[in-house]
Amino acid sequence: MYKTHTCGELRAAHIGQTVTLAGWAHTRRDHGGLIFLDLRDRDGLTQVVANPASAPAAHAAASQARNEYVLQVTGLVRARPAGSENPKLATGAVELEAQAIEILGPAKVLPFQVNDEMPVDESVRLKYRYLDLRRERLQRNLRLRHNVVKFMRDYMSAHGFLEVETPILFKTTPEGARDYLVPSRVHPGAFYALPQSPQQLKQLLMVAGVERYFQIARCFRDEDLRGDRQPEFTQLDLEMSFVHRDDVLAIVEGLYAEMIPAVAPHKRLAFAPWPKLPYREAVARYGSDKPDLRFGLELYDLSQIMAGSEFKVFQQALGAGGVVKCLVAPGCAGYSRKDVDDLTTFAKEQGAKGLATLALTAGGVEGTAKKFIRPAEVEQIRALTGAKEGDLVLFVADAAAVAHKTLGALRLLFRDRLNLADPNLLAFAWIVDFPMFAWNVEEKKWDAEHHPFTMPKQEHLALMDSDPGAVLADAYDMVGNGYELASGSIRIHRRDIQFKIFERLGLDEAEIQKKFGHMLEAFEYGAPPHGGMAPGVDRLVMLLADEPNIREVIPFPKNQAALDLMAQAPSPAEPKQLAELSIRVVEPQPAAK
RNA sequence: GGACCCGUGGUGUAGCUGGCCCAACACGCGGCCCUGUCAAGGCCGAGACCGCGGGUUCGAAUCCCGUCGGGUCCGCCA
Repeated sequence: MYKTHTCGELRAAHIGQTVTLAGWAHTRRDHGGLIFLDLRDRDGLTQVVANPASAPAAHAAASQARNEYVLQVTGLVRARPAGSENPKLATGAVELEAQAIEILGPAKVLPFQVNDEMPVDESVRLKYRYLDLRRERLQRNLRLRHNVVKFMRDYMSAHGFLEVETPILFKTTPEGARDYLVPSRVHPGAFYALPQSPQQLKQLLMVAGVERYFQIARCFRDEDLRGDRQPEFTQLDLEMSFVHRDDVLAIVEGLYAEMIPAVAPHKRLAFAPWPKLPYREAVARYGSDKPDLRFGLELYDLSQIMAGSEFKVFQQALGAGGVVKCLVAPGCAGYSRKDVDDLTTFAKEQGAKGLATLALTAGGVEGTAKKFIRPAEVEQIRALTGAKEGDLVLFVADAAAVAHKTLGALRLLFRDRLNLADPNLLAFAWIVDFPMFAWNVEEKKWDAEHHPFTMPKQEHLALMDSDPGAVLADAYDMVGNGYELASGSIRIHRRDIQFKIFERLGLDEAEIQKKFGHMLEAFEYGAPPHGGMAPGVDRLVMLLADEPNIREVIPFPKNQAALDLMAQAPSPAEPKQLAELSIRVVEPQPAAK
């Protein structure tokens, strides 16, 4: 070993010992005579003193050293002179009087400072990710992530789950996200797919009698990136046999209830037990299937009150089978024309045709809807929503889905603008009773809302043919602070039901056999009832670390264009590689102007 | 595929309603001085022609167009 102790370890008790430390020169203070070096390793900082009188060679090396040089220092641990202790350092009572300093690795001038937390352009951080990772912020996030994953492993093991690895090279799935494909050299023209999740494999592990499985599983989806989405991400994938929905939820709820205090003690859980919100209720009240429940600001349905409205915009929406809904922005009655215009622009970006407003002021009502809403209606709105003087009521009249999406987005906008959500609160909840199917307008067919292996609610099985849109599934999401943090379901374990679902999704028998024959066949050999879920690791760590995006908790993330700016991946393949894979690249045609 | 925002020395910013900017400040970097600092200090110095290309103008970092790079969001994400 190059070191006898870590840089975070030395205390008064070590005084008098000769030790060797190794690490990075965090900062250097050259007094002309004495040179102070703060030596950093993963565990902390230790002050090294080089004295030209007592150790000229060590002092000479310290003179050469610059920030981020890798050094090995041997010396005597001694108490700092009285009054010069540093209470900000864990090792601040002592210092290392250098007897020998060896430069193990010199460093060029850095593209950005490692020893401070100044913000740096993210593309520079990503290019030099190995330097960024040295900094406090990402070190802390790496450690937190380790603690989270370690806790998950321990908890799952303690609850009888077996960690099982599943293949990364597997089979493409016809539905869902775009697959990453891996060409087969041995079978020209054939491709593996990287798993979007180990869904089928974990179900087959249930058929295999594993009963309780988990895996810290990497998942791959070739879709566009967002602040909370990377093309590869990590889930705590789990599956259980002989369980009902609430058995699965209890395991996961228990995990978080125990883990949060252990790994992120500054966070408080808003609910115990967690509420279970039906999907429809979540969407109706919060305009989202992943509501942020740290604050109220609910949506209200004014369709009844406005049924006889003379406001044409409302009439049209209601006449077309839509809704009139509203949100009350507290204390925003003083918004200027421009403020309201900006909100309207925002609403239109979300898909709404427009936004009507009503400001409740001391002098009466103001706003774009003023002329069209009768005093009696205003009173009814106040009674329903609790809106009071000084508030701004925002109306969206549209198809229900559009109204919910728009008001849901406005709700989050006001959350941020008015600081309505406590950052140290974790409002975890379950969203349950998702629809089984969603109508695909473009392709004029039913898609699986969750995935095709989800068990419809027993009492809805009969509706599969007559009214697919009404079929609810035994599917559930875990949400927290506006993020979807986990998703799962009770699965189909009967061949007949599974086959029927595939048919309902528009697959013919030949396709079903080709794509899912292995699943159907497995269910014919004694498949236990089973279900599971998959909590996302990245988003959770992001929340616990108070980070604004997922890249901060992934050591080597890709940027928005799915590029690795450090390694410059992806990159073109060599002709020889392509030839081996029987692949020819067709350059994309430049788009015609 | 679309909308919006950003792009000034190594880093972070200022300047950006055009001329006082051959660009300022802080950190970093180099040299000298300094034996108790820990955001060490003092003095001196180097470093950007303002992402790139074109245009408007007597004159552009500052206005316009295009392009490249980065970000946020919509679509997409069973």
